[in-house]
Amino acid sequence: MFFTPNPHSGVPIYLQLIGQVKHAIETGALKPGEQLPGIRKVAEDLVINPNTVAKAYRELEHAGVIELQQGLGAFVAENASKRSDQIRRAQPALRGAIDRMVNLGLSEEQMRRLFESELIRLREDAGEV
Amino acid sequence: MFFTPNPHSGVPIYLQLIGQVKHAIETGALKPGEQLPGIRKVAEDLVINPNTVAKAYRELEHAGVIELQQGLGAFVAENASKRSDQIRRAQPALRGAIDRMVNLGLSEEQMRRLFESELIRLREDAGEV
Amino acid sequence: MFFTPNPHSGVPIYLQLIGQVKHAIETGALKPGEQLPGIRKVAEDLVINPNTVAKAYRELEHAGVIELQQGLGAFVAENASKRSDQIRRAQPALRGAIDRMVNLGLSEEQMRRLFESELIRLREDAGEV
Amino acid sequence: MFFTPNPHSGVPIYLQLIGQVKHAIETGALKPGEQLPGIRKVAEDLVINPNTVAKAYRELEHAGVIELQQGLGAFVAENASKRSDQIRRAQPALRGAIDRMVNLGLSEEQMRRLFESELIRLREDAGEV
DNA sequence: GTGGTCTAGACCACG
DNA sequence: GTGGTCTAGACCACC
Repeated sequence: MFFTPNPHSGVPIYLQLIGQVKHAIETGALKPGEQLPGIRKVAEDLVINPNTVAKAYRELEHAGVIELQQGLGAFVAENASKRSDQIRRAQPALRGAIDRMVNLGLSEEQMRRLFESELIRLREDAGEV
Repeated sequence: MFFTPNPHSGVPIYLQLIGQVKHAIETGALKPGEQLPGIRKVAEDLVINPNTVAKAYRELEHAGVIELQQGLGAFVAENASKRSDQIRRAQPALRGAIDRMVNLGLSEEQMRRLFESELIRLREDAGEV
Repeated sequence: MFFTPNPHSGVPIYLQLIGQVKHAIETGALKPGEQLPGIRKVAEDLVINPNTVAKAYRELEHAGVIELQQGLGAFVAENASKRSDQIRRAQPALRGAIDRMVNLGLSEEQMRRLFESELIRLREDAGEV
Repeated sequence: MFFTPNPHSGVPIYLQLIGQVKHAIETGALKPGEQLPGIRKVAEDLVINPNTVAKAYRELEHAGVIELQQGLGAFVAENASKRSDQIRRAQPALRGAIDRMVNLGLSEEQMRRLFESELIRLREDAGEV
């Protein structure tokens, strides 16, 4: 399956879907021109309301990331490719850190909190320079 | 300052405050019995509404993390949490990964998306076992 | 109408609403799975602020008594409560006592004070055993 | 001891104290001219703030129920005697009903909810006449 | 339509 | 001073 939103993260589902599509494109998992799964199919698979999926697709179209073609489906925009090899190069480091956290027994929530606190530190460091 | 919610992250502010208090306790930055800053003070510092802070505090209380005492203030519960040295031990690894991502030029959004996608992979790996 | 809070009793309105929902469930007037009236409807009927109703519903949810579902409404939790036939069996006796007090000309306040003083005696009797 | 406020009933403590003094006078347990326990003593016994007791006494004085005499203490007002034999006559009936509820295993909370719901029914019956 | 979040601001209860 | 309750009203998320 393609999408895996987390209903307990506090982030609205449609925003999670948007993030996941963007991420898939950034990493090359989705290529320009490629077709996205249909709204109804996604909604059924995830047991959520089709409107929620539709809203995510609409915003993605509005952001120029995908193109919605009446009756045909949704496709990754040709010029959407902010695909970044940097991200794929960064992945191993992050995966290593996550493995470390998992081995230390941290819960997903704790990992997320630690991650966010480090991002905050980043912002503060940047601000102080 | 103590709290640093991000109003644009899509996560409700009060949930961010909750996460930050929990994280502060988990890392030992806040110790059992210690007093939290008053509702009005936090609200002023962050330029948000006192009700929003109050909501976070109230949910923390009902989660057993803090204790609210009329006329006295908010205090970290004595049995609040298994403050986790694991988290502090995990911190360097995560910080290293974030440094790597920053050096590769990733935006905060991209880092967050990558992080979430790795958490999803975790869940899937766990589910498949 | 469903709810009848008394704004002059000194007890916060939202606590009165909570008590009335619990009581309705305990007596079987509200059954598991049944939908509660919407927040706005209750607020309009009682001429109180929707936030006050929302607060009552939210606390009922976190007490496991009802379930709030985004976009759908509020429902009595399936495992909400041991609906208690005992309560219905107790009702006639209490009603008789209240009739007696009314006939003797007691005010509602006096009845409430007498009732509370008897509960105190109960607690003391229990404590002394 | 004289006062037994219940901190979990939702009713402010000072209101409970007021109610208990009034009730004691109504039933003759406190007679006109009789001295009430001192503010500090009550506060110590109940482990509450003296201000809370002082507030209760102040409101009772304002209501003409007691008289505060500087340096001497608080005394039941001579003309306070709304003492009502009706209340004492009503007591057995109520006590019987409460015994019945206790025997049926009702909790104090459930009894209070049932009592309040019957009072509501009273109000409604009166209104409809 | 539902509930959820947030704001602005008044007033109360309690220490 | 602290937290607690309530109001009025805007806007968002989801079905």
